[in-house]
Amino acid sequence: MLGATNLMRSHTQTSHIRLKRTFVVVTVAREKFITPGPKKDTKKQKKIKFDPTDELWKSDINLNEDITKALGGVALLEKERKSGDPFKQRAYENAIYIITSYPARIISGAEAKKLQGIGSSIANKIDEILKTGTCESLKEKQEDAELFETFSQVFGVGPVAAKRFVDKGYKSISDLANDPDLTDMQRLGIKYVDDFKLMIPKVEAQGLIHYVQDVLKELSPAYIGIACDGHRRELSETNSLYMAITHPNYTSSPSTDPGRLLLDLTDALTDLGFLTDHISSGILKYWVRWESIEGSTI
DNA sequence: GAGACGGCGCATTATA
DNA sequence: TATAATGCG
DNA sequence: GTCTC
Repeated sequence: MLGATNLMRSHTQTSHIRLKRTFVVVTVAREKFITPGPKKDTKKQKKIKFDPTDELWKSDINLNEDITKALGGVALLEKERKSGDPFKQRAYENAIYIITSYPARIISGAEAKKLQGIGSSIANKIDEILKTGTCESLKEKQEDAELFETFSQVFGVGPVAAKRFVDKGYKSISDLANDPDLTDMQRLGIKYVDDFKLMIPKVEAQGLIHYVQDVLKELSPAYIGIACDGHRRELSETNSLYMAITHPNYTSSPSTDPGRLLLDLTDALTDLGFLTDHISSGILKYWVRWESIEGSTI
C-alpha cells in the first residue's frame, strides 16, 4: 500500500482507496509518506552475496530441498514461539530463499555459512539436518506450528492472536468463531476467510473503479479517483484493489484537514449498498466491504 | 556487544 | 478520563 | 536471525 502511496506526490494530498475482493481501503497519504526514503547502500563483504540475476545462481531445481523444508518448519516454530518477531522471520525466509537458489548440494553448515544471509545459528541447524534428517525441535511442536499458520490466515489475526488460539486448543478456523474475545475485524476475517483468497479479474476491477469514480464525481466534479497498484500495472487479475482519491482543495503544502473527504465517499457508497461491512474508518484510512450491486454493469 | 532490519493509521487494551 | 502501548495490515 | 559498526 505504501508503495502505491509513494506514487502520489507533489502538493496534492491524497486519499486512498483499496479494494480487496470484498474490501475497500481508503487512505489519505501524508506528507512524510510521500518523500521517498534514502537509498540503502548495499556493501558487500567477503561473504558470497546472493544475486538472483547472476548466471551462477541459475538453478532450476532445489538441490537442498530437505534443508529448506526443515528450515521452513523451524522458522514456523520460531514464529509461533516468539509470537512473530518480524526480523527473525525475514531472516529465515531470506536464508531459505538463498539456499533454494543455491546451485549445488550443500554438504555442511560451514559451506552454507559462506553465503551472505546465513550465520552460525542456521549453519548449525543445517549440520543437524544433514546428520539426522530433521531438527530436534521440529518433532513435537509441528502441529502447533501448522495451526499457528492456519489461524494467521484470518484477516485480523496476527502472531499474538494466533498463538493465543493455539494455546487455547483450537484446531480449526471454525473453532475460532466461538471465541469470546474476537475483535470486529477478526469476526469479519473469519466470515470472509475464503472470499479473501479470491482474485479479482481485471474486468471486474475496472467496473468497480468506474463505479467508485462515478459516485465520486457526483459528490463533486472536482474529485479525482485513480486506480493504483496491480491495476495500474495492468495485471490480468489482482487479489486486492487500490484507489487514490483527492480533491484540488486538499493540499499537503501547507497541509489541510482532509475533513469529510473519505466519509462523504464511503457514506455515499454505503447508502448505495455498494459497501457493506466496515473494517475500520478514519479520515485517513477506510476499510470496508463491498458487494456487487444487482443489475449494475459490474 | 549493540543497534538496524519501514513506518504508519486505526482499533483495542493497558496504564496513569 | 486522558494518554501510552500493543496488535494488526 | 544476520549484518554492520
